[in-house]
Amino acid sequence: MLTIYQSLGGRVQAALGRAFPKDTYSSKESGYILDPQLVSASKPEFGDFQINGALQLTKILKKPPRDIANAIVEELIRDETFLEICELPEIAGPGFINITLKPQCLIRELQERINDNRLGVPSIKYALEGQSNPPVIIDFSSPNIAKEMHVGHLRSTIIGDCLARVFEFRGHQVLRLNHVGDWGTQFGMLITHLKQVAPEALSTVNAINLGDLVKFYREAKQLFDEDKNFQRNSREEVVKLQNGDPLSLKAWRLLCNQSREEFQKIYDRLHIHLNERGESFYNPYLKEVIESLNESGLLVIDDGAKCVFLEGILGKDGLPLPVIVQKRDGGFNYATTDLAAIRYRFNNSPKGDGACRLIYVTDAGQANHFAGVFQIAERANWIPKGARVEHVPFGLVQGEDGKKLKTRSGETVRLRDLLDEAINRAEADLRRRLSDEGRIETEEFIAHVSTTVGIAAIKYADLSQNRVSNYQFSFDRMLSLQGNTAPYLLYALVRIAGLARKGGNLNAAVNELLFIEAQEWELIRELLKFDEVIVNLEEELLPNRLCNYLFELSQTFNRFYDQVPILKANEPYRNCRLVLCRLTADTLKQGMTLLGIPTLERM
RNA sequence: GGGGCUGUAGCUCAGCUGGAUAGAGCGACGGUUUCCUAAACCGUAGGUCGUGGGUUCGAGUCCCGCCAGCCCCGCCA
Repeated sequence: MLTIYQSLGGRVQAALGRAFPKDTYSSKESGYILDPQLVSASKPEFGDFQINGALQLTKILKKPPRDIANAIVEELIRDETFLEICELPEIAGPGFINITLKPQCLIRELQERINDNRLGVPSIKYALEGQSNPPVIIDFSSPNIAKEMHVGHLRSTIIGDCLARVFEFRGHQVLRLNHVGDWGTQFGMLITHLKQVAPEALSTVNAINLGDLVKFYREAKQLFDEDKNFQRNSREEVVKLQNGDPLSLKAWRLLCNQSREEFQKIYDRLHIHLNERGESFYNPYLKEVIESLNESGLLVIDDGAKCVFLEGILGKDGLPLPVIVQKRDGGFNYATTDLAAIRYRFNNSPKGDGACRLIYVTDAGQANHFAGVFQIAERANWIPKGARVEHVPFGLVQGEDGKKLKTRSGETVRLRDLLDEAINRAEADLRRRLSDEGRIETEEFIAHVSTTVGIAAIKYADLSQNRVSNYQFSFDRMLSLQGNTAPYLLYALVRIAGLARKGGNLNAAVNELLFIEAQEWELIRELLKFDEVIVNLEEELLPNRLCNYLFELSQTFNRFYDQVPILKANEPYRNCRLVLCRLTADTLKQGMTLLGIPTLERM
């Protein structure tokens, strides 16, 4: 309904101007435009849209709100274009104006949707003919080499993928960057330790598995904390690596490759595509960061370390908080890498990506870090005019006890175990239902359905929550067949596929769309909201808004399906209803696709 | 000490730029199936929106104080 909303907005604004020409004129002079406040109706009984402005304008216009509302309405009903799309407006309460769209208008809109594979969602316009848009960069997932992916990577990976899909659908060029932790002191530790206990791992492909690597990593960390000699050796090892020692580099590459393969298994299961560009990629640009900061006068040497002091952010002592960009020993740290990354991503090719928008999907705990880094980038003039850089934070994954999610033995939960368990539980549910209903299905079917449902449940549970707050992980809730869950949405689609199997032609050509039931109109109105939801998502970056919409659409559809006969209806109603079913299926499928969730025909 | 996030029904959570009587789902209680998958639908009960002020025609939403929980705060990422 975006286009309707926009054209209606113009009509209403014009009506307000005609009703109060003097005030509109004088307020234009003062740079202030009278706002009629046209918004979607807050409740179905108020129609499709409402004008709230009359209440607020009392002060400027010095008239009671109902008089203002009356004046606006009088002008509106003189507008033929308005009357073509809307019923007569109604004034309600203290001065709200309720607007209901005419059925023909909704039908026309519906007709357009049916023939539009974008379902009404506008595609962004390219700046120049033949030129591609500057990319939007989404930085997400970012596991660490030599560690297994765990529950802490879940949200970033799922939310980041969803946002990337939305931007792609809107027509942006998207760069999905996996900023893996592939550099730094941990490699010194690990290589030093492996040299002693498992030297073959440093020279032979796949000599040890990732599980062992994780064990070795843990041991190395402990040695590093306890043993001075080990610490010194590790530091030397890092220096060797950073200086490009061939043996060290070879070992490092082996370790990275091995981790990469493991990560890829998880990404494949989740149907997530990423471009790996780890921290090490920015090594050649670290020095330039320091130089550039020095040139712009931001660099300060404090206690031997090179820092930038932040504005407006104070440390414990009440003094401005420093961000260390080069350590006393000459080493760089993560802030430097992040700064180099921002610089590179905004820079133009060949030494950059030429991005217009930069999005970081990481946990909320890094908010301070990013605020600092963004401030430095801003002050160093690395962010081009009109470009945006945003941190998209999310809360912790908690167990049902409200604490950080752990295994029974108190360890972090591995992602693959989490996926396995969801799938196993989905399979058990499915088998129980099959036996209850006396259905017989192939093992292939069972495997496919359980995998799809299990993964969908995990993704949907995460995405359907407002990402800012912490999120309580519960297999029972996410796999539940009722409520705002993946299985509920998938089931709505299965019902529609069922209609097609029972002889309903979802693609029947219909000359004239004809609807007579309230449930049909509810469904139509819900379907027409899709474009607005997607466009808002691009701005607000809150996937739960899309989930909410899809859930409401499913509910509205289920009510329609339950209360209105479809296959048993007479023509022309039968075909018209099938058209609604088809558009519902298309919308649900597109919505789920944007969430990164594949759908099913039967389950 | 400074900063960030959170606090809404018994539980898990929505609530977009301030708008009409604060909404879902689960759980509880009650109902619906000769009919397209009942994995559904319909109904009932359940609230001092942490708390105290302020801003205004109007506040869950904006501002200030306080309380509680979680997270971050110079050489880890």
